[in-house]
Order: sequence, then structure tokens, then C-alpha cells
Amino acid sequence: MDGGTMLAPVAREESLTEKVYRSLRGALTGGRLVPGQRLVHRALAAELGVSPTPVREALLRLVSEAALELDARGIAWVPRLVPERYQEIVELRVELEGRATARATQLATPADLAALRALHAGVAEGRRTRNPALVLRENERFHFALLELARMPVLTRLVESLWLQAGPTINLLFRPGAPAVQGAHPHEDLLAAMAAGDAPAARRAMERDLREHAALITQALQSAAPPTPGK
Amino acid sequence: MDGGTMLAPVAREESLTEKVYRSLRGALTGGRLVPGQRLVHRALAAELGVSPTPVREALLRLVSEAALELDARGIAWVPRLVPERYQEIVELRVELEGRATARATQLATPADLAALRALHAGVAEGRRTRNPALVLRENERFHFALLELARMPVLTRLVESLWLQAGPTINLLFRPGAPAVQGAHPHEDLLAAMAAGDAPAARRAMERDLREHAALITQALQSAAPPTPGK
DNA sequence: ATATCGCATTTGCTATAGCAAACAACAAGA
DNA sequence: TCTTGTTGTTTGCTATAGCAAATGCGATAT
Repeated sequence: MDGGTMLAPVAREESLTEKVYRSLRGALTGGRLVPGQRLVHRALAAELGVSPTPVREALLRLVSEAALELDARGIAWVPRLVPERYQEIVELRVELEGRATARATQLATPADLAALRALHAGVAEGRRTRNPALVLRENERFHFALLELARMPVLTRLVESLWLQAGPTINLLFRPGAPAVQGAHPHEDLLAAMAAGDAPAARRAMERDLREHAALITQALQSAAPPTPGK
Repeated sequence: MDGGTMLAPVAREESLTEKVYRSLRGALTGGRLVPGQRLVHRALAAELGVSPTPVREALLRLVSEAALELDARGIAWVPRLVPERYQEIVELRVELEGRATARATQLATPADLAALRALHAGVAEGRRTRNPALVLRENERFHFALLELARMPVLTRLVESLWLQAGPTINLLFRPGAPAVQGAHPHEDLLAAMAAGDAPAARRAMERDLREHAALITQALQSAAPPTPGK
């Protein structure tokens, strides 16, 4: 019997370490972990119903990506982002995502653009219904879908790392109070520029999107506890 | 007894995981690990005289930094860099290190510049004595010392990640055969521009340094086995 | 000589155990 | 009341053990 092309997709389910890693990652970008919070691996393991080993591995992995830090005793915690560092992350995202946007504009097909538009609809919906959590989640999907189009895997990975570093702080500070920015959402200018094949304009729109968003966060960061040691 | 300010620096020796991590990292950037090589954690543990646990953790850490990959079975190995991906890494380094160079030019003190010059002397020495390993090591020290001056920790971390990804391939292909580039070494132009406080010129020199070096590697990459599966 | 089957080995993954350092809480003394 | 000392607990770190899947090798059959 041949059986050449009808084999099941192999499955190969992911390891527990991987599952825990993804779970923590989602918790970081989703705001379920806040800056300053400590993650005790044994407690986490008990909570998740697994042994300490995979939890510890997942935590160390996040530490090596700078998404978490280890205190003097070796306990993992979510770092607090000082404004300076947040600004640096923003500048780097502007550069990297701007570059990717220009490239994506050159490579995107009409189908790609339609997909992006669908994702932006999610952002718009969250905005209309005053649902910050939804906005942030859909916004992330939009940005990474765009990065995917640029076919720059190394760059994408760097941006993922930056996203993870800023995630908890952004989630903490991004509150419904934000006054809806006037005029078109930068994503809309971005999509229009991409449709027109205008890479520089698309890049500028992306930069505006990032900086406008960052301005809200920075403002909240400043007004929040400045050099607070925190508990 | 008081003992306020005379206490020893605490020491707090690093963990085995950390030691193994550093060891592997050095092996990657130092060319002792070549693309395609597999790293079996139990074998490595036996070789290093430790238990498999810290070795496994160190390997996973490197995997999460894209310095290593896991094959279908979960065995860590040094990825082969296709030319496309190498080019992407170079472009990102040009952007990131270029930016850092401009900033470092504004912040550097005369003492900083003297330290950089001393480091470059090491590179020049390695070049004179036709010692590629020395050149690569001293070159790395030079670049990271410069990054340090820019006071951009997030960017520096990204560059470290890129360095680690490209390290094994560069070490593999950087051979003494390289014809000494004519004229001044780009580092010298760079140092001169920094001394003059000319940030744009310093940035251009850095970009030239990176691209010239990359050109040699790319050439070797092309002439080497193209899509070779390798053993 | 080639192909197929079976078994021993390799190897990653997860759980568990013990150790030592750090920490916290409480008791005793000044 | 405040300090000091003691003890029990927490917690990271390392080692070890068992499992299961994959691999590799050798034997047997055609």
C-alpha cells in the first residue's frame, strides 16, 4: 500500500513547556500580568496542574527574551518600564515596523489587503464599543499580519520581542478614558496608501499610528508613579 | 560593628544554567559550533560534568533567542543561514548599529574614545598578524563597547540577538584568504568622525564597516553549498 | 543483495526529591 | 517599644528517575 499523500497532519502536539510559555506570553500581552508582579514557579505549576520543571523552563525562556526579569533571589517578575525605556522601544518599533510596512506595501496582493482590512474592522469595532481589551488584541493581530506580509522573519521576531516587553505596561495604562482621536484612524490611511502602492506614505502612516498610540501611554506613564519602588 | 561601606561585592556566583548558557554563547560566536551541528543535551551534560537539567535550560534559552533551533525530534542544532536571511540580519544591523553610532557620537567622552581606540588596536593587530579568530573577537568587543556608549539597552539586546544568529556562519566563512581591504579600516574613519563629533559621518562609517564585512561573507555564502541539506 | 522485521539504544520530556539560601514570623531580652 | 535571636517556611537550583517516541542496527527471509 502506498499511502503517499493521505497521511494525517502528523499532529505532534506541543510540549508542556511550550504550552506554559504560550500561556504566559498571552497573559503578558493580554494584560493579565501587571508590571511588578512576581511569578513563583512552584505556585504557578500548582495552579496549572503541571510539575515545576516546564514552568521553570518557560519562565527562563521569557527572561532570556527580556519579557521577564529575575530578582536577586532568582524569582521571575514582570519588569516595570521606566518612560525612558518605553520611548526607546517605541523608537525601535517605529523604525522596524516602518521598514516592514514599506516592504509589505510592495509585496501585498489585493487578497492580503482585504485580509488586513478585515482585521482593522476588529480594531474599529472595539473602538466603537469602547472595549480597550478588544482594541489591543485586534491591533496586535493587525500589526503582526502586516509584518507577515513583509516576509522579514528576523525583523518580525525582533518586533515580537519588543511587543512582549512593552505589553504589560501598555495594557496597564491603556484605559477607556482615551479620547477618540479625531479624523481617520492611522490604519485607514495606511491601508489606503498600501492599496495605492505608495510605500513611503504607508510607512509614514504606520509611524503616525505608533507614535500617537505611544503618546497616550507616555502621558499615562508620566502621571503614574514616577520612580516608585512599588510593593 | 558597623561595616557599612566595606562589604565585599556580594559575589553571588552565577548558576550552572547561566554558566552553561555563557559557554554555549561563546562557542557560537567564537566559531566552536558550526551550522548544522547538533547539540544533544545529555551528551553535553556529560561532557561538562553537570546534570542534564541546566544544559537543557541553557539550550532552550538559546532556542528562544533564535540562536539555535529544535528539529522535529526536539534536538537543538545550529541553524544554517540561507543568504536571504543573512542579508536581512545585515540590513537590520546596519540600521540598529548605525543609529547607536550616531547617538554614541553625541555622548562619548574623550576617555570613551580612547577606550574604543584601544579596542580597535586589537582588531588591527589581528589583521596584521593574519589571525581571523582574533579579528572577529576583538571586532565584537569593539562593536559592543560602542553600543554601550549609546546607552540604548533595548537596542543593544536586539543587536546581541542578531550577532548570535549570524555568529556561527560568519566564523565558518571568515577565512584568512580575505584580501586586506585597501585604504583605512572603516573603524578608523569611524573613530575620526566620532572625535570630530560628526554623528552622520560616524554613522556612515559604521554602515560601511558592516556592509564591507558582509560582502565578504555573502560571497563565501554564495560559493559554498547553495541549498545543501547537509549531513 | 535487498528488503523487512524486531530489538536495543538514544533522547527529549516530565515529574520528583533534596539541598541551601533567603525570608518571615514570632519570641525573648534590653 | 525596639532590637535581637531563633525557628519554620518558602523558593530557586541541581540531580535523578521513568516514560515514550524515534532511531539505528542487525538478523532473517526472499
